[in-house]
Amino acid sequence: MERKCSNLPFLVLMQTSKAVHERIKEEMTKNKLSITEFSVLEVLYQKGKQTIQQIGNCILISSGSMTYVIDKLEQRGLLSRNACPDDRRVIHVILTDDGNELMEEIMPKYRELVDNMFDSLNSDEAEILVHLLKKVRNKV
Amino acid sequence: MERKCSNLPFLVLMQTSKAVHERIKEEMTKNKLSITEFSVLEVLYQKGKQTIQQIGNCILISSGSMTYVIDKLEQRGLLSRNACPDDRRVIHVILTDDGNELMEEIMPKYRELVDNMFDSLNSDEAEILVHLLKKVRNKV
DNA sequence: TATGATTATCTCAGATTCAAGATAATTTAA
DNA sequence: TTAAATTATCTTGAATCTGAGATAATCATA
Repeated sequence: MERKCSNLPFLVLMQTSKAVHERIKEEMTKNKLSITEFSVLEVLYQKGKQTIQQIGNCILISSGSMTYVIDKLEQRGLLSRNACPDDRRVIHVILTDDGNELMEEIMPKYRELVDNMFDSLNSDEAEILVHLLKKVRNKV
Repeated sequence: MERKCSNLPFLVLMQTSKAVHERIKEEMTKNKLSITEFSVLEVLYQKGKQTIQQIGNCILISSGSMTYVIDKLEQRGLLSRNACPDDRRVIHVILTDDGNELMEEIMPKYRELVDNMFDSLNSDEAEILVHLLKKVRNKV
């Protein structure tokens, strides 16, 4: 009765993504940021002004958590809330100069870290991996 | 200046694993279990009696969290703590009959769910996926 | 226009996590 | 034998997350 693992691709997928996640978490700890905080800053850095909800949709966390994390980052002066003149329910969020400066410093290191983790794959392999993962993702 | 995504394999890996994780979480909610709780029960179901630390090593959570989750499951009568006669620092944990019964019910559905999520891959593709993911995992 | 539905954000309580430290038992080695 | 190191578990406190519900604004439509 073989039962070491019922589904190897599943196991390895979860192990790998967890390892990658941990590695990034560790790196971000150096910048005194949680992954959630970094994700918010990254969205703002790459897309510019966003509403709270837009950010939440990008990084898939609840509205309660969004308020919390935006509060934290605002307290640290890395971003600012700005009322939207067209729709008073909406709050726009943008990076402050400090926030932008921090991201200018962090992003190259972050990109390098990510690239390093995947550079054991040549471009064909990377393409195949993406293809296979998308097949799985689309089925889930 | 293309910056939609600096590293596609990374992005798709994280999206896919997150989707899989969410799907399982959703399924386990039906059984009133968190993924952590399920993971503990799964280890016990598959391996039988384990120490708290052995379980923690399997599912990679801290000792503080282990105490918490074992407490919860013990309160619900799904597992029991048993002092180890040889080493009084150690506590063995085993499923109760109720816990075992629950797992007998859950596991087939769980295995089916996981298999379904991956059945868009044929066996060659599954093998390639595992190979490529392992390459990444080993580099991280 | 009035009203009911929807939307965006916030608040709050409860759950879960981790890290650090406490406790207690065991092992090691002088 | 005994002191020091190690190991296993638990306790505590801080941080973070979610979900439910509150608030307030806007939209849709009769």
